[in-house]
Amino acid sequence: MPLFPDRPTAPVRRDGDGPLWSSLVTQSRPRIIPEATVARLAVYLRVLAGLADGGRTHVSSGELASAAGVNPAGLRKDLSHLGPCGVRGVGYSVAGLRGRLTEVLGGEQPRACVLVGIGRLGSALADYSGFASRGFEFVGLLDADPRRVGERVGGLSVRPVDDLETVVADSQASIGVITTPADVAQSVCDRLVAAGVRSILNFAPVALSVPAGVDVRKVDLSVELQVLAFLDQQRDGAGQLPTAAGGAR
Amino acid sequence: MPLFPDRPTAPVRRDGDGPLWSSLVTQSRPRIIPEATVARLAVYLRVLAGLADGGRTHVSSGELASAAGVNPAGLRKDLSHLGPCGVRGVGYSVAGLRGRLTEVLGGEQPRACVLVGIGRLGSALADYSGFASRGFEFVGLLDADPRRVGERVGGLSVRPVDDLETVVADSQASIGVITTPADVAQSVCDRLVAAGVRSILNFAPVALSVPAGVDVRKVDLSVELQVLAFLDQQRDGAGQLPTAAGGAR
DNA sequence: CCGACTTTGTTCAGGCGTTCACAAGCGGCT
DNA sequence: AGCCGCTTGTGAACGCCTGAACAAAGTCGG
Repeated sequence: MPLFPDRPTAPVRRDGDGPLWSSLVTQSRPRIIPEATVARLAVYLRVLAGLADGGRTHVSSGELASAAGVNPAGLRKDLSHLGPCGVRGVGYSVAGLRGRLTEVLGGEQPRACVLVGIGRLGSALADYSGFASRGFEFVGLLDADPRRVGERVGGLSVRPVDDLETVVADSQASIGVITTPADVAQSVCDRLVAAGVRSILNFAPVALSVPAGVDVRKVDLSVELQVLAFLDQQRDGAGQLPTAAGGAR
Repeated sequence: MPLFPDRPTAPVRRDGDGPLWSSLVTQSRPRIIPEATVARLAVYLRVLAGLADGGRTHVSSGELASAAGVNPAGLRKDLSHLGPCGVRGVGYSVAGLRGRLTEVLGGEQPRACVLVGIGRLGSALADYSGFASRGFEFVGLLDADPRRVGERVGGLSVRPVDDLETVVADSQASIGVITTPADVAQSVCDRLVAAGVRSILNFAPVALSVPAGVDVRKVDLSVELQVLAFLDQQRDGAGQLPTAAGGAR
């Protein structure tokens, strides 16, 4: 039972038992990948996609790190969790590393997602092309408001929230996205979990309670703005020297 | 120059020089508040607002922590950065703590925000009531698409992106929100910074480069989904015992 | 007025993540 | 074929953040 679930820090257990990499290059099984590293791997994957589109065949850790906004040494350490995937003196093969990351992150096969709460934010997510291109497919859009039911959003038509269990069962959806008002988020979450969903992305401003074995990630837009406001106030109240503060590259 | 800007970990310098709390209760100046703590303080503030609406006058750390989804000890530690604001044996005054948090987080006076990129996500943010109620006011909605200019979203009409400098200067906006496509995000960011914006919330899937003294927070929706996909795959590939994995409450 | 219970605030220890610095390995050039 | 330079991968140290236990303090009851 993590005590600060908002900012997950616990490392992640993976299967595999070998103290060393599997002798076969494919199907090697690292044992633990920190969750912070996983998030960055997803960023590297996107950068690599852009590089591949540009016709690049090789990248150095420095260049990749610069594009991703991280430290080169940190990038190499992140990649070391996947086993050796670069060539010393040369760099990383764009195609090779891209494939390896896709494999590790589970992007080989498309994952079915259901989205509950088709307000403006929900509509925006349903329509976001960045998901489909990364192997995520929305198979159900649900809303409690009868006026929204039947609307077509991003190629799907909105269904009543009562169909939740049916949709999840039929599509074998493994990821649920909650963009409902806060007061109904927990009940929606409970129904998703009961229906078999084990990964939930929550945009509602509440802390969801889920049983063990279910993962929740929370995106809280108000919190992001408020952190910025705090930093703002801090700057205003502190010394007026802009050179003293450290900033991102 | 933080090397892993995505998950900020560096503590935050505040002004003030006294080794102890200021003798006056008001205007006390803690010296350092970790950024992770600031993010949680915003969550506590929201929970307190709900409690106040419910008519509650006092809360214990345990109850507040439960509602926020964190450990009671951690919550008390977070609050200790603000100086003593509870009563031993009783708990925290809802109104008092709420006021203190509002003060520390800079919510006393409304902050002007400009939003660039009025697509579906931008429209959703412009219309989100959760911002206005927390002291954030959008004073400018900008888009490069002439067809969107003039649209009314959330009480404002969309203006051409060429007005960016004018809008920022007139409104003295301190926060900029970028919801543009990735390829123009950096140029929009540069213009915002040049116009005087020092805090940026970036939804575009790129690492923005900003000079020192400017803070950037990034929200990457694809990354969130991909982390969930990884956890999913991990569960599927690993042992089938759901009791073995630890889950959030 | 005194005692005991409740709850805060603080201190200590542990774990994780980040960072730096060095050795190992590979390609290209002479 | 041998040497040089470049890049990866790894090992160790540092620091922050998290988690739990203890003491201080205030209130309620007798």
